[in-house]
Amino acid sequence: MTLKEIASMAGVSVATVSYVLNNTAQVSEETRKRVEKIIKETGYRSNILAKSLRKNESFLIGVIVEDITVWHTAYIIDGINEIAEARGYNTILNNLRLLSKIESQFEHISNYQEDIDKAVDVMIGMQVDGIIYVGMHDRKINHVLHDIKKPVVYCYCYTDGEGSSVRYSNEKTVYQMTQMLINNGHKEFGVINGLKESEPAALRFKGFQRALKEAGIELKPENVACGNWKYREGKEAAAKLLGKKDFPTAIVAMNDDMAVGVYDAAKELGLKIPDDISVTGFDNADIVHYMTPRVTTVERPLQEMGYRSMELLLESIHGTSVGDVNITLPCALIGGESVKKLVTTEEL
Amino acid sequence: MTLKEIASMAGVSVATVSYVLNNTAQVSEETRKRVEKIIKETGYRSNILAKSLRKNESFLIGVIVEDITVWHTAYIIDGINEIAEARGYNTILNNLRLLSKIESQFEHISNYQEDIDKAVDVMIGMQVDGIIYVGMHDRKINHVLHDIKKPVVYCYCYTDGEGSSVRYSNEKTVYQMTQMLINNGHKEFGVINGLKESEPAALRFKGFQRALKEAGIELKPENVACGNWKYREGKEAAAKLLGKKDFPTAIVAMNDDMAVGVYDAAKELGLKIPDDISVTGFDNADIVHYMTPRVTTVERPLQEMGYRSMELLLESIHGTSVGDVNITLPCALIGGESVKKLVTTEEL
DNA sequence: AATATGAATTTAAACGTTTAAATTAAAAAT
DNA sequence: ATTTTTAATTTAAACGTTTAAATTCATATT
Repeated sequence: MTLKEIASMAGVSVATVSYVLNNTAQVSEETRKRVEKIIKETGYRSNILAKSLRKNESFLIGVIVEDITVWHTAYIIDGINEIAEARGYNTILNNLRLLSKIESQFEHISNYQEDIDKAVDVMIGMQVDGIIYVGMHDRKINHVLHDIKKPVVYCYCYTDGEGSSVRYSNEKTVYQMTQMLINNGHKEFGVINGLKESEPAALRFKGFQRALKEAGIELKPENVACGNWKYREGKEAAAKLLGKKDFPTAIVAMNDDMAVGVYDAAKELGLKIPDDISVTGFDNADIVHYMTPRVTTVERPLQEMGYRSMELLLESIHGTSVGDVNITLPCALIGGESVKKLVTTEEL
Repeated sequence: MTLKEIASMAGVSVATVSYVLNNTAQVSEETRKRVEKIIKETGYRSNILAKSLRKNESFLIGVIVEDITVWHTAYIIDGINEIAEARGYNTILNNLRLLSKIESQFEHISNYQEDIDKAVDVMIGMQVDGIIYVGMHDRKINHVLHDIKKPVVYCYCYTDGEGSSVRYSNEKTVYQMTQMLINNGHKEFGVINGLKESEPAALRFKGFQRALKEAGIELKPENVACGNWKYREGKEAAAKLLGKKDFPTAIVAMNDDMAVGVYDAAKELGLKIPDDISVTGFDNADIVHYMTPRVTTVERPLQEMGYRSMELLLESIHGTSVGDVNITLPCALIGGESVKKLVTTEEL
């Protein structure tokens, strides 16, 4: 069913039908009714491809994700899609499958950039109006999408290159979390950081240090550990920290997975949370539901990051934005029962 | 950069360039070289929209998912995308966001069908060559996608309507799991089933019963419980089952979430797994990594389901399939340490 | 009565491809 | 030398829209 057929059925020209469809010119009440009736009856659906070709606007957004099976990715996509749908855009998704590639090739992702280029190629071929790149942020990535003349927004990941970006705050969030612990009277801290090379690990640690410094609290070097974000290393690190005679009163784990490790290490040492040791996490991962007592953690604004990325991109597409914008969204502290109130130093 | 421009740069007609590009007619070695050089130099990319319009084939596949934030969905999408990419197809994704709607509207998903229709509308408008519908299978859904004249494959979910489908085996898998328990000498069973109204719960229970029946084992009605797939109800049910004097030797939980509930209930009663009570789960969810001892569970062939769905759809699109096909894939039993060997009845 | 106005509609070109059919040029067969 | 065959290339229509410009026709203005 095409415009032409509708037109001939209604006894008008294709132009008139198009005008009715898009409400883009004056059409007499009578013909409008007639055409609309036929459109409804036939269940006619406009060919978006033809429309896009003619209008040189595809209403298509390309979304490249580094790995869709990393759980937070789905929430970001969710956010992106919600805005896209509301604004009449469609998304085409390309999953780089980075994680399975890293696993199978032993950290040797040779064709990584090649894959991105290929994805971009296809998307440009599809005439996308813009691209959102959802990366994992354990590495610094520079200029992953180069010389495409379309608007680009980087979401979640870090980039030094041109293009707007949407991230969440690592430094400030851990700063606040640490402040909260300090306000609860904690003075002796242990920390289990994420991967050394990782940017967010560095930032989170920075926030942690800033809070301590401001409060004049000293951090013993032997109370600083580094994990690989995973349960096992978190547990091992915690076992060391808690195995000493005068272990800290609070352990800041830089993600929930390692926080579970702290829980288990504490349990094995016969320590009760939060009475003997306070613990905080980061991510508000699924595992939190199973932890008793519920861990105090951080929720990242994942869906919101999707919203903002898409909105930013649309602004860029419609030319209403002024250059590249870099947004850093705040996280929410999720209170649990894993932190003991030692003294109240809060005023008011 | 268009065909026309390339053509004029190479001093040939657009047709020739098209022939070079698609290798679809004889072109002299000389002109081919010349054209190819210019294509490479200019970085020309064919406009897929125009191509699709002309060829009446979009190389686009519509993927409708009921909720992308349900973790297994990502793995299915992953599988779908992998095949799509390999075969030169693109996917456009529509996320119905069913879960958040159910949560916010109190089980009253009024515009559910409407949303599907809208998604289908857009996809047909985009001239997709076919549609894959990835549903959750807690309900029976009939004819969700009606009178579209395109190939459709239902993935994961149940449907009575036309269209091919790809699922995994619930009945047989639990049957095998139960057999394994029986082979390990278990005779007294408890079971924590999923939601009563749910199709997979019914099927899993059926498999469970079949194994017992074949082995001549009787199931006490008081040892049958129903949860809502969630931790809390699993734990409550387990507490009841294990609180009795002569509780079973094995509890079959119909998913991992509830199995964790069993673990915690057992722990609170001072029962050791697997010494005092054997437990099995289903899903091989993330939580399994944190369970000690590791639970014996089931891995669904999620990615494989994505592969098969896409392959089936492509066969349908290319007319090489014969009518609707319904595929049920087997699951893998993931051995853990949560099952005690009471007696060995296995022969050989 | 002639002209101007304006609303409703149509015409036709354009978007970037593909491809059947036509044309041209060269080589082969008579 | 003419005709036939074959290879290489071009022409032009088609896909389904949008939209500027042109046309038609009724009504209002002079």
